[in-house]
Amino acid sequence: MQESPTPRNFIADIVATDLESGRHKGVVTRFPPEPNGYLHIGHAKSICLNFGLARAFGGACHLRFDDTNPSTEDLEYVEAIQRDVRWLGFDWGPNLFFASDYYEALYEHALHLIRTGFAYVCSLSDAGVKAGRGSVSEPGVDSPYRGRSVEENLALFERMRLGEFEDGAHVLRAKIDMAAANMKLRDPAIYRIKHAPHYRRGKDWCVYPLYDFAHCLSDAQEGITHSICTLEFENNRELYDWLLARSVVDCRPRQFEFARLNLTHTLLSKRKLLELVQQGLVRGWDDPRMPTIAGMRRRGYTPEAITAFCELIGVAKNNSLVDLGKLEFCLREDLHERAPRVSCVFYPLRVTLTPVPKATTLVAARFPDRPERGTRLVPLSAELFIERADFSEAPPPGWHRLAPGAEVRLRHAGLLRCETVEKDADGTVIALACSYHEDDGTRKVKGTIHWVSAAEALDVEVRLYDKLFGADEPTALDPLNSGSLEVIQGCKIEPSVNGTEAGAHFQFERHGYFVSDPDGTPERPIFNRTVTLRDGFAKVLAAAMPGAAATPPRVERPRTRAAQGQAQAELPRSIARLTEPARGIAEARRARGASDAAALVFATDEALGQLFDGAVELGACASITGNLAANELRGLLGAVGVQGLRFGAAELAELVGLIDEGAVTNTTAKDVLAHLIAKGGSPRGVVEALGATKLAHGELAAIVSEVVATHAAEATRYREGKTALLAFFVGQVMRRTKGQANPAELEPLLRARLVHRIHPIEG
RNA sequence: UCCGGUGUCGUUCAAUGGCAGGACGGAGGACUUUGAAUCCUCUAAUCGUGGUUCGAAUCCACGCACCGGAACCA
Repeated sequence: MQESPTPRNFIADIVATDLESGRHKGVVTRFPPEPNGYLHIGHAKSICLNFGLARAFGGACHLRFDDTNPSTEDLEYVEAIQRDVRWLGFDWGPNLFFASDYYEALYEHALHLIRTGFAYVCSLSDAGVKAGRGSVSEPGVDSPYRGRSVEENLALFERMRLGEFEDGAHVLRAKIDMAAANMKLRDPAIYRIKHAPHYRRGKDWCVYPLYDFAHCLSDAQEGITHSICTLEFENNRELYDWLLARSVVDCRPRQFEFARLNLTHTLLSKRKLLELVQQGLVRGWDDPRMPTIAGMRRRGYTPEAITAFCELIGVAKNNSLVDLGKLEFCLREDLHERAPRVSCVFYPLRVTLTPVPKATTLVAARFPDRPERGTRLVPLSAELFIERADFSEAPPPGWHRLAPGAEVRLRHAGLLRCETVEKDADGTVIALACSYHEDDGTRKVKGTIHWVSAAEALDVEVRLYDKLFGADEPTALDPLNSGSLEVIQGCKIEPSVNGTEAGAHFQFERHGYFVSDPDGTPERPIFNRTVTLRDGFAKVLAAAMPGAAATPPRVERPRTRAAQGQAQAELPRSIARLTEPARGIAEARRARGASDAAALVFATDEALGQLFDGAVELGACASITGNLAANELRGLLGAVGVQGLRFGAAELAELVGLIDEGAVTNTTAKDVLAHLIAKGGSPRGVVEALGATKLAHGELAAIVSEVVATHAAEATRYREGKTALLAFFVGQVMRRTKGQANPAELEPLLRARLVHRIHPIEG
């Protein structure tokens, strides 16, 4: 197994930054499944991310069961999930946790929230709560129970726990804001009454915490540093932070979201997969057609293939739909190294050889391109089976296989020519009589076919699997692919596989990768097709014969990034569109000398506008000030906001003055701005401290020469015509001079220096 | 409609103001006792419009498209 490299994705970057800055001493992540179903390939992505991060940064990843809903959870799932995570190659060590072990502590946290006035018992019905929540565009209304006293809430919550009420009679709600734009903050329920036995806690409890409440506190309890979840929880983050801020906890985990996996032709929803199982549409959670880890394992996937896939697809916040072909690529890549080759004929056609081959046993490599990895014995005789599909009486153009009078190579054996074709009364080919020659290496034969010796061949069952859904993006409503399972009895396989235990991988040459299924026995194995080999001939065939589309035409999904954006507003028009007072303000600042774009910004950001006004009144050039404030300053501001600024109009005016008189470059000005925001001070002072006045011409020329000399290869490519590299050189010089080079001087200088070399001194 | 998020080759992920790059796919070729594998070559993208800047995928503005959010599920 290869060493896992440090993952490169935006979350790994955050972790690395947090470690460097000392924000955290170590990383602790967690994989938090709810034990209400089996893990699938989408979970594998999350497992690889969480455990991979811990592994890469020398931290820990906890396995925590988020079991807060007794009515859907089960021990069977707990066991299956542990089995699957372990099989994928990850180890949680001693860090196995259950939210259900935290019920007591969680209850205390709830009491604390009530005592501090941040939670109340609401006695509205389910429907009543819903009605009061409002809608995405309308605020909700306060529950009539929102004003209950702490004492009353405490007493009621205690009685809830004691089991004095029916399910749904009361619910504990966080007291936040019924008008919040984020609906997750409209007094969410955090505890509900549920008279249901829990698979681990039995009848200990009849109130259970809800996800948002239990999750953040469980994270804090375990000292999680980075709580990584999928995009649909983005709106929950505010609630996550709200709850932790009001609870007594030792640490403050932060939540980060990434895009969950979507795979073409694959259903990745635990709920819908459960339906397939319950309706008997598949054989179970581990049906080899299922995208569950258990199903994939039985199908013949390897942990290495799955983790390589997760590495390949990366981690981002982009909603994406990954082509199933990528998974298959990783699978084939791994199996190519792992699966010894054997010969298996699915639909046998009898062939008799004359003369009878002299050799009765051949020695064939298990891995033909890696002979050192061993051999197997293959019997040879005058009676063989070959694949029916490898013979054609009327071969299409480009056919390399057997046909009347044609010659092919028998894999590992000699050459074969079809002499006569034997048919039954219906005209079906039932046998072939062929002449046999040892291979003297003089003849070039295009095709090679696989075969087995008839007498020694084993009869086996082979199960061919295909996609469960034909649709690119299936929903549960889509019909199952009727050809997703094909069972072939009476396949003929070489005897070397006798004694194979379940779970052994093979490549059936020219067919694909197969794995022995637990339904079989060592004496009578059953094989599942894991994945076919890439089939170049199928493409040739499809191209040659238009009607026979081997691959169905790809359905284009509606392009998300489709560029039909028009109706763009020109700036003056945007100003015109503003409300009357705002337009007046914008116009006034435009009149004062701000550009259209800047004026528009100042119309919506009054604080920034006033900063602009102040600087201009102090005599700063209006256009420079406007652009600097609206474009550069605004970008640097971030969460600080104009109010939080450590400098005012005077400093801005001073900086603009420096630009205006040519003392500093624009790049430097931006650096100064960043400096002022972070530390305050005066522009002149910062410029001095940075030593950032514009470079003298002589100095610049020297640096240009140096840069060109140290990048000789790029200079050559530039002279050869890659003129885009001029930007590269400008960049190098700018970097070297920390942005103090005068751009107006730099470019001609650089151009001259670069060309100069091509015509070395003429005289 | 409100809030949050996302837009880069056909797909997926990079580029953290300085040469738009990798992988998968596709096309072509070499090699081949698996029409496999391997090797080589090619293909092809910054959602739109303005602005700032010597320089913009990246910063600013205005738009557009798509995804998520109104469970006593997670």
